[in-house]
Amino acid sequence: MKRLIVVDISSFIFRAFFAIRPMTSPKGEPVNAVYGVLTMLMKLLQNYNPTHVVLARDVKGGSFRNEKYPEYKANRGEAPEELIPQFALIEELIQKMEIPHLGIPNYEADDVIGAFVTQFKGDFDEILIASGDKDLMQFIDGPIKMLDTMKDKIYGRDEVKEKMGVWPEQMVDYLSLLGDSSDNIPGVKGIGAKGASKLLEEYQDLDTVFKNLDKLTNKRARTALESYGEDAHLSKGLVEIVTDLDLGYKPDDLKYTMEGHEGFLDFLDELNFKTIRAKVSAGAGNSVTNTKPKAFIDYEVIKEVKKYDELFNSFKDEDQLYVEAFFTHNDYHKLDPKAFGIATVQRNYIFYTEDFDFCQSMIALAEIDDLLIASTNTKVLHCCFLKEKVSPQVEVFDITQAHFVCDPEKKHNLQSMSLEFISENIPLIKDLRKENLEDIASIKNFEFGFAKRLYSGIRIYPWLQRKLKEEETVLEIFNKFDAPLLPILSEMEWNGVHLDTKYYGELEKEFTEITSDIKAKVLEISGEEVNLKSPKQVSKLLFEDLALPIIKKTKTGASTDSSVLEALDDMGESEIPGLILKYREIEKLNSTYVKALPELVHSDGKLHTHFNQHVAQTGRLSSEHPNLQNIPIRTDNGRKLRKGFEASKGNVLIGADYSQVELRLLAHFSEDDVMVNAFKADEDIHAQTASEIFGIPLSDVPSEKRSYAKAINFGLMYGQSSFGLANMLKISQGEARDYIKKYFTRFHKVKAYLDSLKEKCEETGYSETLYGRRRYIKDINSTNRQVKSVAERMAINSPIQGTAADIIKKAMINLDSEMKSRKLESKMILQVHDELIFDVPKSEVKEMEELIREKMENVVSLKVPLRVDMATACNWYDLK
DNA sequence: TGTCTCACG
DNA sequence: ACGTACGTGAGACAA
Repeated sequence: MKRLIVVDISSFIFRAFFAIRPMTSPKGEPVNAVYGVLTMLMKLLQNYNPTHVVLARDVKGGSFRNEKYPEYKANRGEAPEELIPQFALIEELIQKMEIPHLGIPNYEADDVIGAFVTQFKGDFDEILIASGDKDLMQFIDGPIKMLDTMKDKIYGRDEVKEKMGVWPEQMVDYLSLLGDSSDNIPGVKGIGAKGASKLLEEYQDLDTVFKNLDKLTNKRARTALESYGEDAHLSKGLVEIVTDLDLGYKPDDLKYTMEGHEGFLDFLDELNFKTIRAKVSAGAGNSVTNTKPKAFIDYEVIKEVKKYDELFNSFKDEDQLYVEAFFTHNDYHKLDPKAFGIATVQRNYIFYTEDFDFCQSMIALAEIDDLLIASTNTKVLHCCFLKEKVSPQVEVFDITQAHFVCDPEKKHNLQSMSLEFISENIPLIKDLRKENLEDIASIKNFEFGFAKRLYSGIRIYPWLQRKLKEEETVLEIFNKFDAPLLPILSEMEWNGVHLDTKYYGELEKEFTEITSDIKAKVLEISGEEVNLKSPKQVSKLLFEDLALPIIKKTKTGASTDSSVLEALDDMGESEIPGLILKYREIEKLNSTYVKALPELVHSDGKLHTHFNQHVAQTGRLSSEHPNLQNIPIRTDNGRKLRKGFEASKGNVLIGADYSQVELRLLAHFSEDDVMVNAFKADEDIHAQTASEIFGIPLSDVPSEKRSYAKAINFGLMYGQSSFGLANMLKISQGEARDYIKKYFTRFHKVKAYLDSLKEKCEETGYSETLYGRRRYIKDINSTNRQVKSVAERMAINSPIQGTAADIIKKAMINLDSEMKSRKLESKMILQVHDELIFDVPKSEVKEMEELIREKMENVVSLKVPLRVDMATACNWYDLK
């Protein structure tokens, strides 16, 4: 990320002089403006982390504008007496800080700024103009934005239009009409801000306004323009900014960091700026580029109780902190980090848990009033609160989640965010885990790396808060969906789910016996020792030794996946493909689930998964360590694994799943009458589809035709081709093409809707859900046909899958809040995309069943009803 | 580490 | 002529 800030230093000087109370240096000179300019610059460097900086200034002796119009800025008096000696000091300050700066005789700071931003536009990801001058708004476009340092507000095109009523490119004409009393620019007498923006709204620019004078309905404006038209043109000449100046700088000449300016600290001492000096030596200011890592980041390891108490007391004066726990494993539910860190903007603190308790410390922070705690994983904080059974009303901010909602496609670890926002390269947690904390030298490496993370964390947080606010819908997704769901997910993870490990032990025996039998049989038939888990060896056995036909290829060779094995098995040439299929099925169940899951059971007899909300590009949850969203159900052998997932003692499980949400959403979005009515009438949608496509009465649809229709219904939501459908249904491509054609004739609005999704994405570059969750699809306008089709399928699928994800998230939030306010003992324990599972005391079953249905079905009102199927049982297997 | 395979919605 | 259904996580192999 290359970010240039162009500072209108002249305006900084005047603003600083009037804003800061008088103060004098040890020598007795007035220095309030110097102090003010310095703090403003430091704040700018710190808060906006530019990689490049340049100061633009006016040069004594006026500008070409005075020759054009002698009254220009004539209403400005002399600079105040107290300010005059400070110009030289500020000049010296800039020299000592070694900030690139430029003033050009006969031109003003505005011209220099205009020249920099227009000439360097293509060289930076972002250019911020730090100035209060409205005139400079004319340059706002794309990467160029304006920064009002007083209000900490950044203006892009939309903000300009909102504030001024005109677009940036109309700014010059606008000011020419309006005039500017502070610069003594006349403008057109009789036309004010409202009038000027109204005229430009209608006629775009000044020339067109004058060409259409006779059409103006507003008499007063017309007379004003007729009598003072000349003034408008004169004003335009003054307002227009010269951009073709010879700057004598190349973009990278403007690289800047606060570090390593020899005379700077001495200069601060001369003026007796003690607090600033302390900040500067603690490493305040902007950071360096990632090519040159920061030499030293200050941190402190807290060991003494007294220090700890003092520090936590001092945190009461902070507005925000960044916290991070350092675990050597994935199971943060155990809440046993080796160390944790807390950062303020000034300093980074590291604590070892052999000295201080992690959860107690977090709770101490959470009890501070008006404090915001930022972290890359706030679920850890929520777990602390759950462990200690406290529910503090602290505000927590999940940096990772915020970054995700802004652009799901990016990487969301602290390292990437740090590079993106403050150009600081920092280690990943994974890297820190490599350091051996028993070894003194490695400990220093760990601490230094950890401190870097803390340093970045506290600085990244304000960037994300700003970025979130750039798009209203993005902010809303964060505030209404993802952020409130995080504590709920923590609680689900914390609650966990019981696993019967004894039963899994028995299954393992049973399965292992089956696989070794198959292995023996293959050996007997083929006469060779083959590792059936190795695709390469299986491939050799099948296609070389047995000389069976190659049906499908992978990047590296012949495919041996299940569809291939099934085809080979159907040929009846050899028993082996069938045996491998069976082997694969059982081996998969055994290794991925039966053997693995009991290893992950905690001492409470439960599995505690981790639900992620920042992984799936569509906004769905994902589950890992272990993944409890892919527990087998499709085969009888697999389904048996669900018997091990049990309700707590004396409780039952309630499972509730949305029936056909995605198809219902398709009906809602497309407003296709046939489909909408089918759902309204609560008909079997696949049978209804079959009846429509094949032209047979609903009651006569054979099961084969129904399953065809089902495949089409699903396939089209992913943008499946006739080839894919043919493959799926084992029919000819021609037949498949025919079905799809019939489908779209019958459901023509569906076709129109799917096309509109593509078009919208092509225009905007993103697809979005019902609630405005965005997914940027960068390849949507690719010229490579293949790449483009992949992007198009994403553009079709994401709004549907994503809206379904948003809906169940909202339902979970609503359910949780109602369960809490009713003080129910029941617990939500799992979410599997369209299904929720609860652990419920028998006494609450009836109430919960009603509540779940009510909250899930009424979470949103669509053109079709949402329906929930529900079941109650003692284990997950029986929940059917 | 990348690839293949396969479990789920 | 080309490839061909979206979104995940995990285990095993091979280099």
